[in-house]
Amino acid sequence: MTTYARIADLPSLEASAVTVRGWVMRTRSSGKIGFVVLRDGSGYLQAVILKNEVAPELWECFKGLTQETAVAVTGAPRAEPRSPGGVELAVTALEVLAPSVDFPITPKEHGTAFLFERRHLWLRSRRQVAIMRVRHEVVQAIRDFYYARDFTLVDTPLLTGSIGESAGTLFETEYFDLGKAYLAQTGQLYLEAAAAALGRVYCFGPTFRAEKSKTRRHLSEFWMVEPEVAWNDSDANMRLQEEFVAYIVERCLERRQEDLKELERDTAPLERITPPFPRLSYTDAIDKLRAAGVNAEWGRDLGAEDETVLANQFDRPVFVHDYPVGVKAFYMKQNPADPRTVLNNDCLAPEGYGEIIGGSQREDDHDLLRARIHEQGLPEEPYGWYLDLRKYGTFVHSGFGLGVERTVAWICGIQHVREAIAFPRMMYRLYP
RNA sequence: UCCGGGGUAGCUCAAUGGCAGAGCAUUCGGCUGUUAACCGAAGGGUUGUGGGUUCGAGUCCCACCCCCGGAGCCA
Repeated sequence: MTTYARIADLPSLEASAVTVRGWVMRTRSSGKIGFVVLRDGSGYLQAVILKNEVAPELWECFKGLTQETAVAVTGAPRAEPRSPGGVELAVTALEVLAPSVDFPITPKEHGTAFLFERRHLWLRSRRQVAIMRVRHEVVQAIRDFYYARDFTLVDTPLLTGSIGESAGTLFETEYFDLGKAYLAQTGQLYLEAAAAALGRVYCFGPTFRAEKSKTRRHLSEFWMVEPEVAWNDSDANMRLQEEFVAYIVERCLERRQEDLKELERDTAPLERITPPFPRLSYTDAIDKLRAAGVNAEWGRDLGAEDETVLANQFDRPVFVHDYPVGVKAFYMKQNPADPRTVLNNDCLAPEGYGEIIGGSQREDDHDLLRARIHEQGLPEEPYGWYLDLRKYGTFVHSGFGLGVERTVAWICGIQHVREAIAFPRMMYRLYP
């Protein structure tokens, strides 16, 4: 009877002969000894074939193996320090389950365009597998964090009417007889409604921005987790953020060491990610930038380079809060202590990764909010239900959005968010 | 959208306006502990597309297409 095993389970198996099914990564041979490196999704395994100890057909079969051939190898697992992974299989039987001819992604270097055109195959590489595992951990950490704190997950719509952050960057589609629908840029406005029902809520899903962005930090479709909390002010909002970010990083350090090692991520900077995070008002940030020789003007939004200059002054994420009214969204609450500013914050990751969170206390005064909608030239009608929330027991509340791909890219130490999602959607890439 | 860089073998890249090249991959041969194995040999080209200058264009000029990096915007 055949005992099938996953590679990850081999070290704890007592069996004298097991069969592993997987794909050939590469083969090496030294005349009378052959090596096959296999992957099966659970791990990597070196199998050894000795020409003089197996049937000639088996040796011929080994010589015919090509990259990504699906195989079943049978043999005795044993500890072997010379083998990558520490375990080795001495092969007694080898079966080709499905051939693979001219696999395009070779062990040598490729350009990013070539690789992204073959993203469906590139995913099989060790590095991409490690990134996907870290992403998986980040996602699970997010869910566990909010579950443990009694937040309720509320799924917000992806198809929306004309509502969101700014009108110029929406993906548009026909919606029956009701005219245009738009792909959601955020679930926040809906979550504010849910917060009045459940207190602590969050949504987690894909969001869409039709911005013609071509940078390492932008995707057309990205995943965002957005908590919204009744009775939290801006200060409590930032405390939640620092706990949250520190938890995600800690979980990855705790459970994904192997993957971070595969990615050659120096984990020392991640070990330092513990609350509290430093806080800097926008006004102080402008002063700091000027002190650093940057030409910064109060009232203008911070650029990517400004953020990097600021973030580089700290060894953990930094909050920049209370931006000028003019550069921020209509729903952010005006700062009672300084009406020129709003009670918002960005969270900038260190090591040049920049903004991973944008959050704010929400404007809870009906008339002020309505005035802001008009100020920004937005039509009032689609926001009618949103204004309603300020008519029926309006309440102090705050929330934020964390970009999953940016967070994963930072934790993995990779240069571009497009590798932080299995099938990235970018301005110039819709396939595969 | 703007600024910059690029497009030559399956891949990554060379080539002063003058014979189209290398490494890897592939195929064949050799090798009993390989770690992106190594050694030897062979096959492999409409130089992104269309025009132009020139005795001669991968190289210079014009247009277009595509890719990469950055900016703005944002998570």
